[in-house]
Amino acid sequence: MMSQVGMHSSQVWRERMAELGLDPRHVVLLRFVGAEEGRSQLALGRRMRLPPSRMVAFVDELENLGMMERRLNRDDRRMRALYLTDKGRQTLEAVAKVSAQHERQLTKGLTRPEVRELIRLLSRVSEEQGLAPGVHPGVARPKGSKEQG
Amino acid sequence: MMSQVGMHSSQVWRERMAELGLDPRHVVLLRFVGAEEGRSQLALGRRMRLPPSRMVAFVDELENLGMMERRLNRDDRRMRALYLTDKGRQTLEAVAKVSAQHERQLTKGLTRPEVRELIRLLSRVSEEQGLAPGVHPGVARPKGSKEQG
DNA sequence: TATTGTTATACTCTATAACTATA
DNA sequence: TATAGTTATAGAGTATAACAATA
Repeated sequence: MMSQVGMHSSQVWRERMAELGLDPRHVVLLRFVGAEEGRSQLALGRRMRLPPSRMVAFVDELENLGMMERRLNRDDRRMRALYLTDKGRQTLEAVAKVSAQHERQLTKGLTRPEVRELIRLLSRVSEEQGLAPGVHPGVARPKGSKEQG
Repeated sequence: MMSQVGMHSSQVWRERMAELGLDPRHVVLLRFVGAEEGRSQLALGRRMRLPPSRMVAFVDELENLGMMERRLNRDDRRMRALYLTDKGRQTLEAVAKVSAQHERQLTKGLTRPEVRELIRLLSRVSEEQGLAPGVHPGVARPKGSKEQG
C-alpha cells in the first residue's frame, strides 16, 4: 500500500514535470546544480551517481533547453563548470510551485492535523529505515545499477 | 516523502523477491494466473496490459522455473491455457509470507495503533486519488507505455 | 478473414571502454 | 602518468509488425 500510493505519487509528479518539459532526472540535475553552482560536470556526476557519459547527455539536454550552461575554467581548461541560466532558475521555482500543488492535491482528502500525523508517521518509518532526508531513492537510478560504497 | 518511502518499500520488496529468484513482474503474473487458472495467454496479457510478445517471454521464464505450464485447449488449438504447477503454488505462498515479513519490517518503528492509523490515512489518500485496491501502478509497466482506454 | 501465439526487427536507454585534450 | 569530458559501442529491454497455425 505504501509503495502503491508512493508509486502513484511519483507518476503524477512525473506527469506534472513533463508538462514543464522536464524529465525527473532533469529536475534532480537542476537542483544539484542550483545547490552548488560552479562545480564540475564530473563532480556533480559522482554526487548523483551517474557515469560521466550519462552526464554529458543530461547536461546537453538542459543546455539545449536553455536552463543550464557550461563555463570554462581558466585554471584547469579540462573542466566544465555548471551554472543555471535565468531560465533555469525560473524553472526551478516553477518546479517548487508545482511540487507544492502536487502535495496539496495528494492530501486533499485529509484534514490539516491528519496531514501532520501522516507526515509524522512516514518520517518515523523513513528514519527507522535509514533513509536520508531529501534523498530520493531510484529517481536517478535505473534498474541494474548498484550502490557504490 | 510519500514517494520516497514508497520507492524504498518497493526496492526492498524487489530484493526480497530476487532472493526467491523472482522479478516483480513474475510475481504479478503468478498472481494473475493463480487468480484465474486456465485463462489464455492473450487474455491474461490484456488484463496485465502487456503486449503478446512480452507475455511469451514471461511465460517462458516462469515455465523454465517450473512454476507455470501451458496446456493445450482441445476446443481451440490456438490457445494456451495457463496453470500453476505445485511449485508455482508453493512459490506464491512463499511470496505471501515474505511480503508479510516485509510489511512488519517496514513498520517496525511504529506501535500497533500507529500502524492502523497509517493504513487508515493511506487508504483515504488512495481512495481520494481513485486508486483501485490491490492494483499496483507501474509494477508491470515501464517508462514509455501509455494507459489504454 | 480474423485470432492466438511466436518470431523478427528496430528503437531506446544504459554502462563500459576507447579516445582527446589538458594537466 | 593521471584526469575531465566526449564519443563509440555493445547489451538489455521494449513495442511493433511480420508470420504460422488454427478458427
